[in-house]
Amino acid sequence: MAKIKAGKNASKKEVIIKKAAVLFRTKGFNAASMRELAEAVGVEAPSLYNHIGSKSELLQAICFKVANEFTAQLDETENKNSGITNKVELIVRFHIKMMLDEFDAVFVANHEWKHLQEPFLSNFLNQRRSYEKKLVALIEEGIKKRELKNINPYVAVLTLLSAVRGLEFWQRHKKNISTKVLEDDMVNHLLNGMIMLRQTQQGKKQ
Amino acid sequence: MAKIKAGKNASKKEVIIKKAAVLFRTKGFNAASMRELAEAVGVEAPSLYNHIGSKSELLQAICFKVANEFTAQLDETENKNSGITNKVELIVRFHIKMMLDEFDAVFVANHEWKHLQEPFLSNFLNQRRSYEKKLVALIEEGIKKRELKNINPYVAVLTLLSAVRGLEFWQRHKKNISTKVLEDDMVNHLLNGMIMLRQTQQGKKQ
DNA sequence: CGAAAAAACTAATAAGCGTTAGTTTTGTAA
DNA sequence: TTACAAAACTAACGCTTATTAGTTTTTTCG
Repeated sequence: MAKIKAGKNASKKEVIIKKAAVLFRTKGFNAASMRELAEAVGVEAPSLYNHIGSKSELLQAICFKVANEFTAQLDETENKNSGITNKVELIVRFHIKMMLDEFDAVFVANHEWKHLQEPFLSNFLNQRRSYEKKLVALIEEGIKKRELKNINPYVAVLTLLSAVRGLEFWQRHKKNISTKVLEDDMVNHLLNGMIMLRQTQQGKKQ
Repeated sequence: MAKIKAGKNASKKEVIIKKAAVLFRTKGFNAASMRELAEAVGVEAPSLYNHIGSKSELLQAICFKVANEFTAQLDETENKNSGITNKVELIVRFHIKMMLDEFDAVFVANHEWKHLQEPFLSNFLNQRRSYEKKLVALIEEGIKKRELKNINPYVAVLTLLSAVRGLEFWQRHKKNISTKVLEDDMVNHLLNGMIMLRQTQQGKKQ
């Protein structure tokens, strides 16, 4: 007992979850079979069950890891002592970073959550709703303080979140543009559309 | 022979496709079964095959109908005799309109296309790539003519398309805000972020 | 009405799925 | 080396899937 797992510093379970994220992203949760996953891991399908409980459990692990990271970052940002514009920028940049760094997992959380089983499905949706509400409140505060234009805060949040989510299409153009250009251009495009006046923040990378 | 189909002016096949779009959107292509679809249509599963060729064919019909509508509108707009800013606005407004009017089909085309079989999969992706290229060219022309800011045109297109696509989340807030407010706020948010100077176009609805 | 076509039905097929059972191999530690 | 646990294997189960075959009902039209 007290056995040290797998060659590197990742347990076998973590390896399986990572491979599952790639597979679920490329083929979709339902179309991805445990036999395929097993092949990617380098093992026969039933052997997976020595490390995991079920296929569903894999989806849960992926979705909630992502959800928790976003929630934690938002809470942290909310408690920062800075202007609303700056907070919104930090949040947008974090979304972009997550999209680029943990692409598979974020993609799966965005697209395959509907295949979660209860009660995980409800938990996930509640968590997401709560996230959006906090973001709307932030925009509302910005409008009240005259930092942001008098736009509908729901529409603003919808626009922001959707635009960064769209980075999933980024892979195709990856070679042509640097990550920094992408991030700055997108942040500026989105924030210029909503703030009252904007000094460029190009040089001050997070 | 020469038989007039189904009670209304929609053929039974069209009814099946419409119900399929709803089902594919809510459950995903793979998770949606022909038995469920049959129940929604009010018939036993094998009876569907008197009207359609296969489940795949349904997905094809949905995806290409949407793709063709977008392509047609873009071609029409390109040939208009007006400024780039105006053209971009027309395109954005068309995307919003499609999202609101043909929600199920657009959603399926956006999310379930990967389950198309070859050669339809390649056709679909080529068509989408071509659409994006035309849009990039339009933005580039706008930059050249000093109508638009000197942003990266790929990023701009990515941001625009992703933001309007995000309207799929709109259903949740539908009751709170009118479609007109949504459309104008989003158009202004997105265009204000990219144009050089902008007179408000609030009153001039398409 | 009577004939022909359209569209429904029941029954069944083959294939693929996630998962379990039972067994064998591998790795660790005394 | 021996003993035990972890993790691999093979085989198989029960279930669901899209689809086909064959038959019966419904609808259409001269």
